Amino acid sequence: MTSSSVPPLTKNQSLVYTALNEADGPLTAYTILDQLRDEGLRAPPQVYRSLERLIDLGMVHRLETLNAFVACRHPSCEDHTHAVFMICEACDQVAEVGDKTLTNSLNRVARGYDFALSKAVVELHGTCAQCVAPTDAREGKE
Amino acid sequence: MTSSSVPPLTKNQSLVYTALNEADGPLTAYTILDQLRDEGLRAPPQVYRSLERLIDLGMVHRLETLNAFVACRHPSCEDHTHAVFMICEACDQVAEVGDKTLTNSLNRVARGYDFALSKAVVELHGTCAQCVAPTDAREGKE
DNA sequence: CGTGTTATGTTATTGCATAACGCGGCAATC
DNA sequence: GATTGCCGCGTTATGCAATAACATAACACG
Repeated sequence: MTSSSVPPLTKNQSLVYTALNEADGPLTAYTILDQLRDEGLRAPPQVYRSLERLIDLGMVHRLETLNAFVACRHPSCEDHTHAVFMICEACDQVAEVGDKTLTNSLNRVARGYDFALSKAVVELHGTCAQCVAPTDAREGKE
Repeated sequence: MTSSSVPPLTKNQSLVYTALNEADGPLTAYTILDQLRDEGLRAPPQVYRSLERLIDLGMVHRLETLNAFVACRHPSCEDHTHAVFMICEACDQVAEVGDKTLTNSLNRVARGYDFALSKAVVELHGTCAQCVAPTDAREGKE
């Protein structure tokens, strides 16, 4: 697990990425700032600049519906502009998934309207499996 | 089924809805506020409260990636929690579409992870047909 | 060195959204 | 008719999100 595939990150970028990578959920820019104040970060631009770079590198995703950020954990995140997220509103966990059929559907819809798709934001809100069935056999499906 | 026409809206709600409906694209809450200052609106909560109600009624959608709002123009907008938007970054026009296959894909993905989907945010960014292939360049574009 | 470039630090501001308080109309009840 | 409770409304103030603008440091390279 060396940083073989990781491009050279600056100190701030490393700090921000580590914070996101070690978090168990999405973090807002200001939360990151607070966490890294001891490390020397003191103002929003330092965080936002690092985030911008990390997003460019495909190492971090921005969650539009949360105004928050997560480290990319997609097994084979080949297309960072078409990531799909499932966001549990009970535990705040975020899962990133890639689905070929879904991507195809998106592309097909866009093409049907002669729309040149450059980026797809897909964020699914709901309740994750663990939070739906926490050792409880209740059939609360809706 | 499709409710005949507009449910009883309060004055502020009507003002906000009219502003959105007559706009040729999405508006931010503060833009709406500015436009309606002459009509008596003076503070953000008045706009946000109206927007909240209009969204509940399914008459308005919030565009998460723009922090903006549009009147619902979906021909048969039966499911306001699964609307799909195509957002042209050249002309700022927004098209709302409903696609059965896409919706099915979303539901299938969610189910595959035992994820109880409550709301899907799908916002496609790119360039619309008119902006990709400008048939006539007489419009004072940009 | 001097210069260009890149990363950084800092202050201030803009933009987006909501908390919190209080008022006034209005229907239901007494 | 007065009392009460709800609801929409108006207002102030605040908090969070993001960026503009400017100044500095660190470094590569001729």
